[in-house]
Amino acid sequence: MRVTIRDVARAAGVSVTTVSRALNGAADVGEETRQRVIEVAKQLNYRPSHVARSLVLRKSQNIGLLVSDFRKGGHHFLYDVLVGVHDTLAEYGYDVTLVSTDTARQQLVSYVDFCRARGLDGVIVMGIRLDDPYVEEVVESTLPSVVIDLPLLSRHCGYVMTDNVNGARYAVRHLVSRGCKRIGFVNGAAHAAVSRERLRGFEEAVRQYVGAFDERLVVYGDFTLEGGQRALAELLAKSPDVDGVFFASDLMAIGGIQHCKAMGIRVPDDLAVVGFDDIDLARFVTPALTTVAQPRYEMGCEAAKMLVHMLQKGEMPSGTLLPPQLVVRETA
Amino acid sequence: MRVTIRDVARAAGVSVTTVSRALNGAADVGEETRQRVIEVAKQLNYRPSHVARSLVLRKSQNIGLLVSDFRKGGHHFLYDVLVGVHDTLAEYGYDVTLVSTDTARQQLVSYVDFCRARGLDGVIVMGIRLDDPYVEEVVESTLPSVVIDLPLLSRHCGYVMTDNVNGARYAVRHLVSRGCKRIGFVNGAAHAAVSRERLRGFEEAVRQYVGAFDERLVVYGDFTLEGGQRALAELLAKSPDVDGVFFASDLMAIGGIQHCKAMGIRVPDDLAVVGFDDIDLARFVTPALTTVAQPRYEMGCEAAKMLVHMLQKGEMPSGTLLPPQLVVRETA
DNA sequence: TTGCGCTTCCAAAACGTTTTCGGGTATATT
DNA sequence: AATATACCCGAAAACGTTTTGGAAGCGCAA
Repeated sequence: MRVTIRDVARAAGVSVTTVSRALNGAADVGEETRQRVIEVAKQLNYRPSHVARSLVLRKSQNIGLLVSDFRKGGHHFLYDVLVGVHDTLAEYGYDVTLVSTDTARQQLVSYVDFCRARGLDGVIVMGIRLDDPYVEEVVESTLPSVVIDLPLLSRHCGYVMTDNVNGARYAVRHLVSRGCKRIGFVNGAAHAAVSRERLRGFEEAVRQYVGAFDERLVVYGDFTLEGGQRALAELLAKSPDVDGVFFASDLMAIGGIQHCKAMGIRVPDDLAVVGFDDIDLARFVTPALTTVAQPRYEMGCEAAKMLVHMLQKGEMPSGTLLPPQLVVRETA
Repeated sequence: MRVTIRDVARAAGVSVTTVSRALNGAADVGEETRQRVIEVAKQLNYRPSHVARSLVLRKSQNIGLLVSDFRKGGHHFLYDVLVGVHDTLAEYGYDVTLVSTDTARQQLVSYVDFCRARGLDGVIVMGIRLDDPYVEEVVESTLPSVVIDLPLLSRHCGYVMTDNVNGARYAVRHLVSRGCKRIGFVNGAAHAAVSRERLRGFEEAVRQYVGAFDERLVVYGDFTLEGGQRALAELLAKSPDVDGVFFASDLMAIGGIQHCKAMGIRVPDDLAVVGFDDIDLARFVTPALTTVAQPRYEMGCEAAKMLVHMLQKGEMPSGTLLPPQLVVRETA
């Protein structure tokens, strides 16, 4: 059936030890025998079994991509990060297997056990929320991990996220430069770490660029389209004089714009809008959405790179912030 | 370190054989010892090593998700399918590991070898094109596989795709029912299997519902936004009297609509438009796009199910067509 | 001759499971 | 009393690798 190292050894007239050494570039094997072994291996189309190798080496060159909530929205985000993770992990010679918290939860098993059973060398966590019970596990376990979009740092757990506070600052600064005097903020969900940071950036920027910070100008929209509509309505009811709004997500921003259309408010003339994320939609919606873009693909790459460094060089995990970028279109 | 089956055996005062049997529900182990073993295993938080098990069982309960071109567009499509695959595979107790043709190609290794080296039990292929050299491998290899969106059928290879010809028929029928008399078709790429099928459906439906089929009414737009713009311009140049257009993708349809806006053509009054795919964008664009939706998630599920049936019950692979669905919005 | 250091190779153990085959008891059958 | 029949259980082999601890050969110095 399968051609094993034993077959190669027999065909080359050496021991399995020598075959292993020859193929793995070990020192103590004669040059001519090495060549012969390599030749024979190619001849037989020999592929070492990753499984067997994993068993003896006690590492699988396989890392898990733990996704907390596969189904729910966030398509773009998760996908791009996933691709980034895959690409750079592949570069380093690692495979990636999908793990969803749902299946782990369903089997009533801690996610660490789930990963250990599969011999995963490490795990990249994304889409997890601050109030998820798995968070504790992530930071406490000795399984090397890096979390995306949640600032968790411990002995074996690093994180990478966009620089949300600066992203929010860019948004506000841009609104101000466009002449906005009274700027509102439609935030996402209070429990989300990114929301807190964006709020901080918003507040700092407002203090810096316009002066007083009026906390009645921040409302919450739950990251959804409808939430954006509702939240903007609420904001305008409280403060009819706002002339610019920063939304913590593009989806909410689009909802807000829909609300504006319904109410006869002109964007950006009556109300300037800037979103967050730069989802595909942003360029297609009319008017095209000005937004601050997250480097989704790069986040995946960075997370993968950090994990590999932890694994291979024993580096300590760290927290990395990736710079967002303001994309100016038509709404502000 | 790791708690193995031996530890459990020792703690329970039985042999490893018995532990294995007890935990795997084999028949010949006394009920009391079984309970004792289970108790001890839970006590020690024992998790069988999937790696060791894979080695001896010669199957990994792990299937590969081969993505031909991760980066390029198709975000929504690939992501939804991926989630569907993952969900149902998880249900059946299989893990899924990501495989991109790029990495295989880069290592100058056939994708089958790539999968075999990793001990994958089967593979689900998506995003592959008809002219990809891997196609031959897929149909000829004995590695169980199912392909998405490409009608490849062989002893070990099945496929699942949407019923593109009926999808196209729905589109045409709807345009006709809206009163269109002269209907154009902006197809994708000539080499894509789906394009051929949609063309067939279009032609059949035109013959059935309007009468003569004029092949000058079909142009190609390469599935891109710009391609859609160009193609529609070309179509209108050749036949200014078309009053309805079916686009083989939403992206092209949106491009076409942009072209209409630029030319002062009213949609749907002057020109009715229906797209294909139902990407997220479709509902947000103005006017909202009428389109025929592909059951992306279900395609993933179906593919996974077929593969599992092949693996577990030795079923022969088959070709399944999933019904698309017309989503009527504002453009037609 | 002996001893020593190189180089090149190998036998065997180990990784953590499953499974085959057979051994031992107790109970039922002749 | 002998034998068959269940029923439990265990020793050992197997899966395909890597690695440890020598061993054999050889040249060279003492």
